[in-house]
Order: sequence, then structure tokens, then C-alpha cells
Amino acid sequence: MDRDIDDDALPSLYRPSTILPISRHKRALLYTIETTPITILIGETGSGKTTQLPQYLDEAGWTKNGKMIACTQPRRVAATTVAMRVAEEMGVRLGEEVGYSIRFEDSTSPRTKIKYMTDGMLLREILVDPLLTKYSVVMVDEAHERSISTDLLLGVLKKIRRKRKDLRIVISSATLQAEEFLHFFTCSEEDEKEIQTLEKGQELARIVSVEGKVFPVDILYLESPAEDYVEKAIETVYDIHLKEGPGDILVFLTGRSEIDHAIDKISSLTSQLPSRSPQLLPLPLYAGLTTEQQLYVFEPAPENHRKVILSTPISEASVTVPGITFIIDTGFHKIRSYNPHTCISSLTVTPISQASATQRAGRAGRTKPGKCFRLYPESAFLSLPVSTIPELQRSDLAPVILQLKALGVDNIARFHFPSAPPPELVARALELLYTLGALDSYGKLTRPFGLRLAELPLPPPLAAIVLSSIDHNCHQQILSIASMTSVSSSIFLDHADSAKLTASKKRNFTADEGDHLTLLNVFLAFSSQPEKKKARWCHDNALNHQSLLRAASIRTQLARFLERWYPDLGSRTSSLATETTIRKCLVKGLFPFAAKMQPDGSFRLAGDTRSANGNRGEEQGKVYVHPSSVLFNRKAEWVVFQQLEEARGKRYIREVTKVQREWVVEAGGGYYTVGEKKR
DNA sequence: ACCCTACCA
Repeated sequence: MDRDIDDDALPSLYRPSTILPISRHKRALLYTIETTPITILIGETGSGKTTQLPQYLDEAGWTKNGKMIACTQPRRVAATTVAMRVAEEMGVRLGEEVGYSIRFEDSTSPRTKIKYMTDGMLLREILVDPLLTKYSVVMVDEAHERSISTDLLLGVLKKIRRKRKDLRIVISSATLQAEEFLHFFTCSEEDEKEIQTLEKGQELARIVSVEGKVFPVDILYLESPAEDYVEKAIETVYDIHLKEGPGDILVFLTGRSEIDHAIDKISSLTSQLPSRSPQLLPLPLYAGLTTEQQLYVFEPAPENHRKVILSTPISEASVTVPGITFIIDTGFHKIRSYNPHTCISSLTVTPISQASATQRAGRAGRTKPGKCFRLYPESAFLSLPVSTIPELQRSDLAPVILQLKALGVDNIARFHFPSAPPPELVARALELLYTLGALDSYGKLTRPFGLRLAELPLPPPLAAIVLSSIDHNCHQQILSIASMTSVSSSIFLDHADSAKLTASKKRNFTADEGDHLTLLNVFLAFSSQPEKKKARWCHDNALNHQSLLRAASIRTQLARFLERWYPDLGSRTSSLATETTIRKCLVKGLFPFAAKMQPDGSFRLAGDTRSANGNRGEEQGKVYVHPSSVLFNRKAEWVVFQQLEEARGKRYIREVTKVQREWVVEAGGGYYTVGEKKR
């Protein structure tokens, strides 16, 4: 590895933009974009692509005639912080020439020329402006992360560009995936035809590379695989502490329990160190912590201490901890996958990809040279997949397909995805959407129901519940429930030290009918607190204040949709809706997810005919109420649920509500009998 | 009788 350090060793933030690596490529880049419809930009961290390229395009005249440059990001924080930085560089006020647009926050004006936004936000704009007429260039940043919305956006952009030959597309990608994107934009028959029509020397898509500006990171491997990567990581922390020079350590683990365990171990090791020698300061970092708790990792370590940050992959791309010298990469992460046959999603510890490993190593070396300890042999690295399987190929596709239908894509099989999803996932999603009434028997979006379902920013079953709440006169309560379930995982704070407290506080809100009404109770209690006392009240009740505020924003946004569709809504009162009405309404969207209690206290999924006579599928057919549910260890003959998850070989249902069999049959309108006949 | 990685509208 090249160990030379360049003379301009300034932190990127303070480096004048003229000496950013990308500035050397300015003219060539502008020429390529001018002459090539699709540019694939390989630019590593520190190249300045995200902040500089939109400015170059603006200078070069791409914002004339009132057109804008869009730059999409997979995350909200990135969209806002980059916009702030660029506004500052250009000496304009944020929200004027340079702005951003994310859910709940639109900081743009009619004068905006450069717009940073989440890719999900641009997809929503396409619903209203199908040809993106306001934009001259769309830059899709961090496309190599292959999130669902990025992939969907790429597919849709490919179609839009056919009808808008003046539109320029820039895809920014890490090295390893650039060829795949090139292939995606040039491989179809239509592409071939278009390439035939191009003038000599012209291309449909081209890869351009801009080198990054980072410090060297030494990569070290194990001789042989580690037996237990958590223990090995703890051991390595200790080794670094004793044998290496000063500098903080960042350890990548897969989840909270591993992190808690490692912190305990390191703390006890630290207490055995001689009191005058340098100490270790272990700190956790994962999304489940409140922002306040996350902030500790940004504070400099006290005198005579070395910070050890034990993190989930949140610090792979989303959170940048400054000043890290040593990386410990265990080589694993948890990923969600979805089984189309059982509709069960599971979260499994899986080896990372080479791309992730490279990304992790790069988290050192941002301000000075670093070292990365990979807790696996080099041969194992070489046999890792080049990149992680795109989310679209392992997720519930109902929301994706609903959105495509709303964008006018009727033939899903012929839609060109960057990576085609398995046909079973597509079939399963179509079936659910048909069952909910969003599609007719020809697979066309129903109107207005299906279209409205697509417009609501909720998972399709929940959107269906919200729409039917109007007929049930319980929209006030359902809006609160839908908003709460959108953030439900983070409502109740339960850290290792206060788990019992949380459990006892939670009891104050518990509704016998189940989790949905419990969430409603929490929301109503929160809303009734005076504005100034809300934060304190949340703290006292072991509730996450930020999550509740977010739920309140979501509720306001959802209510606006209903007001638009039902102008007389204000005159309808739903304050008197009973628990039964609310539960019947929940069944209108959750009937495909019903289960019946068995004598042993487990549940069997409705429509699952396997285990009735006790043959081979018996244990596999069982599901259990998750311990986080208020119905855990409670009696309930029939329930509906929102999530089905597998963990350690056992299946759990979460967000569970007691219902009656007749409601399920009525809402399902023959769904289950049809299902049985088919089998 | 036990835990949710990360992220978007």
C-alpha cells in the first residue's frame, strides 16, 4: 500500500474546494455529461463529488430556464448536511438557490437551482410530475448502497430518460459496482437500438473515475478463522491497547446484545489495568440509542483514556465518528430477508461483502493513517461476495409494486430493475395487493382505493386500515395507531439497566385488547400533556420523546391526505368509537395476517392447513407472540398481527391484537376459503 | 420464557 502522505494533509472540511480531487476533472466531467446521457461517476469518500459536481453543473448553465439539478441521497441527514455545506460554499442562504427536501421538511423556494433530497422524496415527486420536467440533471448519489428506493429510482429514471432526451443522469457509485450500473443502462434491446442511432464517438453511458483523498490504512488479517468473533474482538481491543500507539478504536459488531456484552467485558478488563497506565473507555453506538446517548462518541476521550466505540454498521456510512485510528472488523452484519412462501422475514447474522469490508476499513484514515484488523483470514475476504444482495431481492415487495403501479407501470414482469427480484416475491406481493383491494383481477390499480393506498406513506395493509377507518368512523384513533406503529420499535425505552422500569411503566398504558390499542393509549396520554412538559413526561414514563414527536408529525401528514380526499371529514366525529370498532377496522387491513391460538399457547397462522393433523410441518407451522407484546403469555383465541419474524429458529409475531374469527372471515371475503381450495 | 441491523415516503 502506498504510504506517502500528500502535502495537503488538511481535513476535508477545511480544504478549499479548488484542491479537492474532483476539481482536476471538472472540464472532462462537464464534457462527458454534456455529450453522454448517463454518466457513472466513481468517486470515493473525500473526492468532493456530492458537494462540487452540482455546483459545476450550475456554473455550466444546467440551471438556466428555471431547471433544477437534483442530487439524491439514501439518508435524510446526508441530504440536509450536504445542502447546508453547499449553500455556505456558494455564499447563499439555505433554502434559496441551494435547498433540500426530505419528509416533513421542504427547504426550497422558487429560486432553488440545486436541490438535495432523499431518493424516496424524488420518487414521490415523480407521482406528480412523471417526466421530472423541473430537472435538467438528476444525480443519484451512493447508488452502490442499493437501497430499495435507489434501485426503484434507477429503474424509473431509465424509463423517464427515453421520453426526455435532454435529461442527464449521473449515478455515483463505488468502484466495485460501476460495471453493473453500466450494464443496467445499456443492456436492453431498446438500449441497443438507441446506441445504433448515436453519432460516432458518442456513448449512451460512460464510467468516469475521480480518485478519493484518504490516508493509507494498513489491513491486517488473522492466520486462521476466529472461533468466536465477539471474544476475538475484545481480545484485539486489549492487544491494540497494550501494543499500539495512541488512537481511538472502532469495533464493528452486529447488534445490541453483542455490544452490551463487549462493553461489560472491556469494562472489567479495564478495571484490572494498573491505575496509572492508559485506560479504556468503551462506548456503545447503535440506532436504538437516543441521540443524547449517541453523542458521547463524539466527545474527546478524557486525559489518559482511549475510546473504544462498539458499533453496529450504523457507523459504516450513516454516522462518522471523527479521529478513529484503529478499526476492528468482525466480518459480520445482520440482514433482513423475506421468505415469499411463508411471508416471514428474518434477521440473520451473515458475512459482510467485500464492499462493506472496504467501507469499514475506510472509516479509519479519514484524518490520518490508520490500521484495520480484520478478524478473518485473507482467503475468507477473497471468498466474500463482492457486494451485498440488493434489498429489493430480499424484501416484501408489496410497497414497491404498489408504487410502480401508481407510476403507471402495469407490467411488472417487463419493468427493468437494476437487479430483477425473484418472481415469487413479485407474485406474493401482487397477491397481497389484490387481496387488499388495491388491484383488480387484471392487476390494474383500483381507483380511487388503490391509488390512494399508494399515495399514503404507509405499508399497504396499514394504508388500507386508514382508508377503511372513514367508513368505521374511527379515523381519529386509527390515524394515531398507524402513526405509532410507524415508529413503534423505538417507543418504549428499554436499556439493560432499566428494563424492569420500562416493563412497569408500560403496564400503565396496557390495553387488554393488544398492542395497537396500547400504542393508542400511549399516544393519547402523550398528546394530552402540555407542550412544555412532554419531554419530562416521556422521560418519567420510559418513553422515547423523539419517536413520539415523530409519530405526531406522521399523524399530521396522514390527516392532511384524508382531509384532501374527504373534505367533510371535520364534520364527522369519531371520538366515540369503541375498542371493538377500532379492532374491526384493524382487521380490514390485517386479515391476511391472522392466527389462532393452539392448546399449548402457541399460534397457528390462518390459512395454514399443514399442522391440523399433526404431520411433519407441525413445529414449523407454529408461531409465538413476541415477548415485547402486551399479549405475551396472555390468552386470546384469534389475533391479527403486523409482523412475523424468525429468530433463533422460532417464529414470533409482533404488534398483535385480539380479534374475533367472524371479523376475519368477513373482512377476508372468502380469502381463506379460496386459499384452501387452491391447496 | 426473550429480544430490532440499517433506512425511506
